Amino acid sequence: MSDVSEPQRPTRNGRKSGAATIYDIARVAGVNPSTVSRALNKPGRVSATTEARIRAAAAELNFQENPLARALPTGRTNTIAAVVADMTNPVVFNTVRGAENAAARYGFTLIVAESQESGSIEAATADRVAPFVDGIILATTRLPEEHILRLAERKPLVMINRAAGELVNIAPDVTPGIEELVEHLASLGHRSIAYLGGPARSWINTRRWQALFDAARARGLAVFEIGPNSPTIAAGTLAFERAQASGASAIVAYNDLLALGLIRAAREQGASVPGDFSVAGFDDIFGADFANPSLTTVRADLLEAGTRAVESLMREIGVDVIERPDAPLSTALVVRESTAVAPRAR
Amino acid sequence: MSDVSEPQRPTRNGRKSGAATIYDIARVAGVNPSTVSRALNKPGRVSATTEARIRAAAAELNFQENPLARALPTGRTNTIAAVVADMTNPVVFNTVRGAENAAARYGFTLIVAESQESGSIEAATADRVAPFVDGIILATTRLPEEHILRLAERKPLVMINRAAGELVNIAPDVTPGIEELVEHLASLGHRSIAYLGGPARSWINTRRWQALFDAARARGLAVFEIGPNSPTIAAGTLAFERAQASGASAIVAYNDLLALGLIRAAREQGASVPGDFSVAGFDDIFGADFANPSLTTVRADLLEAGTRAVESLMREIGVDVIERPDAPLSTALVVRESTAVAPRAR
DNA sequence: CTGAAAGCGCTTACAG
DNA sequence: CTGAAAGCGCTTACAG
Repeated sequence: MSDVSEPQRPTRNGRKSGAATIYDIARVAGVNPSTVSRALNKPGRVSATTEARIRAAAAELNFQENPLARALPTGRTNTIAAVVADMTNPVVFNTVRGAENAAARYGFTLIVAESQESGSIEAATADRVAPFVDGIILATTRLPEEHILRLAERKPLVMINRAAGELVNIAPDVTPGIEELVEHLASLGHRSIAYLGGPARSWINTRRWQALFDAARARGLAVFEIGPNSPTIAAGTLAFERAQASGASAIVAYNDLLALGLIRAAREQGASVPGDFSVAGFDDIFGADFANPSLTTVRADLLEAGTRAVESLMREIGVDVIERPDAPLSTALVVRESTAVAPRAR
Repeated sequence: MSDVSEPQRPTRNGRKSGAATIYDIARVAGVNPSTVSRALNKPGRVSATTEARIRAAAAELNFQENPLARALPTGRTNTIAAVVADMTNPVVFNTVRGAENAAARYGFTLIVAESQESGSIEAATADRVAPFVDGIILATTRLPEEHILRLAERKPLVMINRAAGELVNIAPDVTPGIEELVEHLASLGHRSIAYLGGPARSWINTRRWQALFDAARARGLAVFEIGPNSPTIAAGTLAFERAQASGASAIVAYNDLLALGLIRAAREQGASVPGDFSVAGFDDIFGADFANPSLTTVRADLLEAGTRAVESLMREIGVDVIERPDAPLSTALVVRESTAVAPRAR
């Protein structure tokens, strides 16, 4: 009778608990705690009958294993983090989506840590989540290279759209999409392209500008950069005058947000897109298709990028990765209303 | 000489480490590990001079405290989780933003765990992150009530836009925004409103329909529901025929996505919005302002909702909350192009 | 103010 | 196949 009404043992974790531990299971099943641990995690290392007894006890006690406690001796939490600067950025969340699904396939949980604001907060956030996870994905990060390298010393780390040292960088090849875009513009009669640049220190901005430059030169089109600009609608609005003053008949923006801002300002100023000039962006964000006019843009398979980031991390962590055909990660043009035949004269 | 070149000690956490522990600091500083712990975390409990010595040693060794190890005895990780069904949902990410900032203010890190797909995956995700955090925010969750209550037994939990049992539910009051909307439509001559309903089991859908119903009745307008529908653009497209067939001159959709889908289908079918009928949504999502036509919508202060969710959690966790004036969490109408004078006859 | 000890809930060599 | 012990890196009563 004395053992029956186990006193509500006060507890420290969280507020409520009395959560069962493997010791409770061991007592109920009449075995050693180490046997419980093995029964629950090492299939086949324990006799079928005791395993059954242990599982029964675990179920009865509604046992929930404590991954924090397990992480201490093993050094593994089966969790990975995506550290991002801006969750609302469609590039980011499609990537995260892909990463999430891939992580689940390997029995890992993906957690997302955002940190808008400044790079210093992003750094702090990364540092704070690092201890909890087995690996880190940095998606379009603004972190200084030095900090990234330091982080990578602590945990396996892969980046998306950003190069640093020898670290893995999953980056869709921008060239095919940009070639298509320039070809498209040239065929519409455009002879001069202005590139509305993104953030100065952005790795991907440099890649885009470089590829655009090369593609335009190869076709004998004039090309120049207007920038740097923040990657936002507001910045696009602000850049309108400079874009118009440039005399280019086609404006390629660093991303869709800038392009949308530009279009908004054009409409407010009474200019017509694509009547007066054509506009294109990058990323094919949510809204690009129902904008007015809808936006021509270069898009990448970000789900796949996220998936690959996880696979790369799994390899570093030491998890067996299901090998897949290694098609190049590419980009492609999506033609919509914002690009059209160049006006006769300007 | 023998102590100098500490061998690269192989380690288990993550892949690389040799990370210093408080024992290393203790050795270097010539004190007991418990003193190190106190020096680093309990200001004033250790003499200034030993504290200085300890901090110097910590710095020298580049000590990074291990929050996992700390969590075991304390039961606290200073981390909270936002479990969401869809990160791309603007309602969700604005809420998360608010929560994030608030959490930072209290020295907590917010992690986001998404789980698109089915409710069962969402449940699994919630269960997986629960052990790592001190509290959970469920934003517009699809989880069955039973599961939510079970989760709440394990950790402090607050919800946003969803009621379950006695749990805290942070939900902006939809009434003011809806009253404004109905007033607006009535003043434009609309006599009949169709509500394009959201998901059948959505708590917030019920709230919106109820408030719309009441507001319309109070003004003598006809009102009826068409639904249920998924809260997506695609579903809005599919609902167009039913909406048109209903003969209503104003369609209020459960959310902006549905409204945008409806508008898209209307355009494809050659119908005019707002010429043939007016359309309004809820949430004021990204894109609502540059859609074609731009969308009239009812919006709430979601940043504030996120902030309050965190404050509520902090109270439950036992953290002192900075009290603020407790203004009601409200909603308001944003008038744009998609609503206009009702057509004469239909 | 500081030390020595016990404990948080697990895992994993080491024996047998 | 299973048990007993040690250890993961911290914290916190308990003494002194």
